[in-house]
Amino acid sequence: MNASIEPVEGKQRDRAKTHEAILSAAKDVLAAEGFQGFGINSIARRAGCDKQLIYRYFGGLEGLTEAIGADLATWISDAASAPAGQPATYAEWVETLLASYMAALRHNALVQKIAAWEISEASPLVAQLSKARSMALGRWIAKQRGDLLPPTTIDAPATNAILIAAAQHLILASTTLGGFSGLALANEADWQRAELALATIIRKVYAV
Amino acid sequence: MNASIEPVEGKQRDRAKTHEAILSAAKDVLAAEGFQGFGINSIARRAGCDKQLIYRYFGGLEGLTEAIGADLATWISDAASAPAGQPATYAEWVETLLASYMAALRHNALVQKIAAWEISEASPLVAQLSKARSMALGRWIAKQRGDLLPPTTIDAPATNAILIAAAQHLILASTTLGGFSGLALANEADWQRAELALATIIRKVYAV
DNA sequence: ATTATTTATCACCAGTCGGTGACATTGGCA
DNA sequence: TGCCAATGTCACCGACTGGTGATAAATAAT
Repeated sequence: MNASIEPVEGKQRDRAKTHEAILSAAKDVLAAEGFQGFGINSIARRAGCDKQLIYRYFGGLEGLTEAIGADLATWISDAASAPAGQPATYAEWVETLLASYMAALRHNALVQKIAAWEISEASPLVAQLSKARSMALGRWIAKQRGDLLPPTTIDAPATNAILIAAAQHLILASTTLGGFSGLALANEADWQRAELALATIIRKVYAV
Repeated sequence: MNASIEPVEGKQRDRAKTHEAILSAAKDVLAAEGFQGFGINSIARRAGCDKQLIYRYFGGLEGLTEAIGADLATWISDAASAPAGQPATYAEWVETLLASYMAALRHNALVQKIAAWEISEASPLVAQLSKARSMALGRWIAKQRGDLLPPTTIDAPATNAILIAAAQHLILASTTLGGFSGLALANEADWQRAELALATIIRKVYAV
C-alpha cells in the first residue's frame, strides 16, 4: 500500500511509468515518422523497453491505438485558444473557428499524421483514431456554437466541410511539399495570405 | 533484324512486352494498394516476372517511378472532357475547370494514390511523381486558359489553390472514409451537392 | 555448327517485421 | 523464511523486404 518507500525510483519495476513511456513513445513515433513507422518494434525501441510489454499492457498495436484515441479526446480544446469575443455574424463565427482549427492543427504533428493516415488507408487501426479525432472536433465545435444561424440560401454543412477540407489539405501539403498548387506555405506570411483568402471566401459566401 | 518470325509470341523472350508488363504492373499496384504496397517484390509478382528484370530494365524502384512519372504527363488532358463552350466570366472558367478536374481525379485511382502519397511522406520517390503530376496539371490549365482575368480585388492564386485543395481532399477522403466532416460522399447525389456548394463559393467570391 | 548475346530464372543474402514462449529478477505477502 | 505474483529480458519463430550473383535457356551472329 505504502508507495513512498522507494528512494530513487530510477527506472525499474514501475508499471505505471512503463505504461506511460510506451504510450508516449507511440505518440512520438506516429508524430515523427508517420503511420509508416508505426510498429511494435519501433515503439518499443523508442520507449526503451521490450516489445513484450506492449502486448502485456496494451494488447498489441490495436489496444495501443485505442489508448492514443482516448488520449486524443481533448486535443483541440486544449490547443485552440479561447475565442476573443462573441462573433456578431455567422460568417465571423466560421472565420474564427476555422482560424483556431488551423492554428491548432498546424502545431500538432500527431494529429496531422493521423489526418494523413485517414486519407491514405482504410484500416481498422486508423478507424479508431479517425473516430476519436472527429468526435473531439465535433464536441469542440458544438461547444463554441452560439445562436448564430447561416443564411438559409446556403448549404452550410457542405460549405463548411469544403472549408475544413481545404484548410486541412493545405496544412498537410505544407509539411511535405512546402506549399500547394503554386501557393507557397513555408513562413508565417504565406499562411496569412492563405488565411486571408479563406476569410474572404467565408465573408462573401455567408454575406447576408 | 527480322522480328516477325515468331509465330505465337506467347509470353517468352520479348523484352518490350516484359518492359510494358512491368510498367503496367507498377501502376496497377500503386493504384490498387497505394504507396504502402509499392515495392519490388509486389510489382514483380503482379507482372509475372522475376524482380531482377525490374532492376535490369528500369534500374530499380527509382527508375520505375520515373517511368510512371513520364507516363503521367498527359493524364488529365486525356481524362478531362473538352470544354463544352467558351466561358463568359472568370468565375465560369474556374467552375468548369474545377468540375473537370474533380471528374478526372475521381475516376483515376492511380493519381489519387499519388496525391495521398504526396501529403503523407516526403521521399525522393514521391517527389518525382509529384513533379510530373503538377506539371501535367499546370500544362492543362494553361491550355484551357483564355483571356479572362480575375477581379483584381481577389487573390486568385491563393483562392484557386484553396478550391483545388478542398476538391482534392474531399475526393481522397471519400475513398477511405466515405465522406468528410459530416458530408457524405458516397453516391452521385452527394457529389452534386458538394460541387454545387463549390460552384456557389466560386460565383460569390469571383462576382464582378 | 559453333560461338555470343540477350532474356529470364533461381538461390541466396542480410535485415526487418509482428508475434510468442521461456526465463530471470524483483517486491510484497503469508 | 519461503512463496507467489508482477515486472522485465531474452531468444527464437516464420514471413516478408530490397538487393545481388550465378546460371539456364533461347535467340542472333559468325
